[in-house]
Amino acid sequence: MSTEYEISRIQERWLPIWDKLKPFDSSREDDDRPKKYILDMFPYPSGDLHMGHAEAYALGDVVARYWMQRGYNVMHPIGWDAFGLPAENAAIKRGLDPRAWTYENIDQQKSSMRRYACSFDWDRVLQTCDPIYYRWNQWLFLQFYERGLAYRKNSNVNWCPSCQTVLANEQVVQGLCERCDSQVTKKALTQWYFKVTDYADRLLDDLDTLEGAWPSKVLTMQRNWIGRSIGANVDFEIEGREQPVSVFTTRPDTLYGATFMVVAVDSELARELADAAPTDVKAAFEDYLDATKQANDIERLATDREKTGLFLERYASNPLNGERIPIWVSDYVLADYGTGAIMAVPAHDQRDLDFANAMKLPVRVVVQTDEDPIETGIATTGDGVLINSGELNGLGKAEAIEKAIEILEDRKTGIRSKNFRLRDWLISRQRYWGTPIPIIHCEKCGEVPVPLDQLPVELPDSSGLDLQPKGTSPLGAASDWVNVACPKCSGPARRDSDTMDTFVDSSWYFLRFLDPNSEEVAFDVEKAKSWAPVDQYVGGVTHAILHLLYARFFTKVLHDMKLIDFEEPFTRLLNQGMVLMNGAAMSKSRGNLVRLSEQLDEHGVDAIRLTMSFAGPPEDDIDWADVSPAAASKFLARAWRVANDVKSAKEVDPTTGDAEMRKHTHQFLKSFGEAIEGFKFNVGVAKVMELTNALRKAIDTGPGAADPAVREGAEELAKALSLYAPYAAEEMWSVLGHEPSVALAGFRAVDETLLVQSEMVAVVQVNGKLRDKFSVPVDISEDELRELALASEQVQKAIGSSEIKNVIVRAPKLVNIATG
RNA sequence: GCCCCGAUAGCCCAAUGGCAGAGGCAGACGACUUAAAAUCGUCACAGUGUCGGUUCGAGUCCGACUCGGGGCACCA
Repeated sequence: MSTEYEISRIQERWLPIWDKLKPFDSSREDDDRPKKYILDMFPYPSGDLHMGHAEAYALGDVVARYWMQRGYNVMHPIGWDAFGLPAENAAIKRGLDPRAWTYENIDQQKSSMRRYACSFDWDRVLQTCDPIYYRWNQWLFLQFYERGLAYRKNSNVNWCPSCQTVLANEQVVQGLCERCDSQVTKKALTQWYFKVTDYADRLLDDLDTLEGAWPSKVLTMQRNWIGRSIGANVDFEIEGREQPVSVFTTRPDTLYGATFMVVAVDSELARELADAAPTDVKAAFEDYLDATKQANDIERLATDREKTGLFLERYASNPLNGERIPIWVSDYVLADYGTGAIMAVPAHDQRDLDFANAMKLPVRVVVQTDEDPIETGIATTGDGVLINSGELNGLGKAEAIEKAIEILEDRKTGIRSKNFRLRDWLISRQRYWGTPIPIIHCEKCGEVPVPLDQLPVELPDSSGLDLQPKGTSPLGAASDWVNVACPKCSGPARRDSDTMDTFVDSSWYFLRFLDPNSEEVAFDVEKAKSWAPVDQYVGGVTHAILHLLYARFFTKVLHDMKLIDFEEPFTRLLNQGMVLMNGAAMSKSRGNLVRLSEQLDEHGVDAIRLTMSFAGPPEDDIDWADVSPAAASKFLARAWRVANDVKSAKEVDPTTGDAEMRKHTHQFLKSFGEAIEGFKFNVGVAKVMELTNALRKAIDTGPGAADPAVREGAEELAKALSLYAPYAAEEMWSVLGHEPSVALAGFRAVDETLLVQSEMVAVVQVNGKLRDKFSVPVDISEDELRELALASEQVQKAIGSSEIKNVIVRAPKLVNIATG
């Protein structure tokens, strides 16, 4: 046995042993330990693991290994989010096969994860690009289709000219493509959607059930994203048009202040209204529409942008007072929100006021407040008394809203309604490396779902296909693949050649882990009952909206399909921060990239994992310039030496050991558990260091290396350290005479009797300032403590000649004397 | 512009309303050593961003502000 702690030697020693023992196997049917499902967000296989992965997986592992030590049957699976553009782009750029590129990277990441000692259950691995996985994407798509939750429509969609594909709303950030930062433009296309908006209310309301269990930041972002507005749809009669135009408003109380109507310039309605307008107006409309289409979202969304618009020379009629108001078109009204038309109340809506001022339109105040928007130029939105509003006069804002809706509903010219900022999820992509959409288009029968027994619709080989993005799916050119007989009429038909957004893959993968290789079902309903939902989800905040919202949507649909009995997929969520270098995100171009592999070679896996955990609270960013893996390494050696110094036999009875040392150990066990369960992994490390220091002292200058309490402490130290530094912990466990694996050794139960103190230090304050302290029995009475405190010389000196006004006694800890 | 989070020692960070320090880095000193490294030990350093309030007592609660980070921002 070596007397030195050597990184490389111990790492090589344990991997094969773990392979043989499979300590993280969660598949045993007869396992009667309580179950816990701990999940790390699965990675995208673009190259090898980096520092960010190292942090995320270190923290996830602490949680997983903690519950194992607590005696739980922990399912801690891993897989790969393996479809997606980078594989395809690598293929285009370097002439590689996207499939081969993906699997190569997966192999590399897998071996890095094993070396990194992740406690994954390697028998549950999945890859979303495997037909055995994505056939269930297709199956789910067809289930959604059957329920009307998957549909095709033509609309103006986000288009990334660089990726040459459509994007979901969620993938457009500040008008730029989330992936490549190109300016996103609009394009009219027929695309597949999932009807997320059907679930908008539940997606919003159920966030309340996650309060306290998810970071509030994420909850806020989701609430913002869904953006529910309550109000009314109000019908305005239009001169020269059969049908009235309905507008959505959250302020039906201000209906009397509506001095004009605005229609989104790029809406169907605007086109129709303009067509029947005078010719010169019509020509101006075309010019304005063209200009709008050229403006990108960045310009359009700029809040300080000047309002533009055009009067159509047509008129609408206010349903409450019959007033004739002009109809304008503008680009500040969105075609795809509400009905694409608004009633403009300039006095009480800033956008409308800006427009009215720009176009010299009238402003009428109907809610009286201290400020006059006509004078200030600032629209008032607060509460006030209704004026100029007929039957609403004299009411407050809230009553007026109710009354207005009542009147509208009575007259059948309006209805209570709500609107969401959330749009349906656009899922089709004109790219190769994704799940084929299982629909066949037949000239006679239209959209025909691929029969379930013909799933999966496998992706054809990429050889011979031109993957270069050109706005249509490369699959369309795979003639052998795309041309099929219609399942209904057997006539000539074509497969849908689009592939699914990869967020479809990740929306339900946590369920697939229950049964990753099943050919019969997407996941087993009974296994879902016993394992799901995920007890603890760990991942970056970058997925705060996209992935988490979609996964929540899928969960609710699957619940309604009666496949699962819960409505939220992730019971608890932990967002780890990012790893930075010198205050900035690492990148090659910045020249501040820290290579994980180099760090691991230099310091070893244990030291890097420990550094990641100890750097600070998990949700904070780690600046690699601020941390010291060398120090972590030094500490591990110190801990190892403590274990190596233990002289007692492993059979000794710890209760015969030194009481002080035992107290240290059991206090440690208690506070360590509290730290981990509160996600304070850095505090957990500090506790481990504290225990190590106590053991060092006990061995050197206390009861000595042969004391049974020292063995007890060293054993618990090894178990606790196994969360952070699995190799060193295994080595310690072995040197203490035990068989592997320490990962499953299980913490000793806390002996509460050891934590009871007979004496403790009481402090005495005078006016909140510390003046004296002395040791007292823990069960000292308030009166006794008060007397002791008042008898103190220090205290008397501090009181001096002033009068004692109040004495607060918190036995046995504290006395505070307030003087006048 | 609105909302959220943070600010504690030279640095990273702890502290159920009750002694500002758990732990670490960097630093000083000592032991061991021919010496150094490693190791072991000892020590020093802040009154908690600013102002005000509540309280017997505030890093902790409340209000305003400064700085830093994040989210939202023509969604009617």
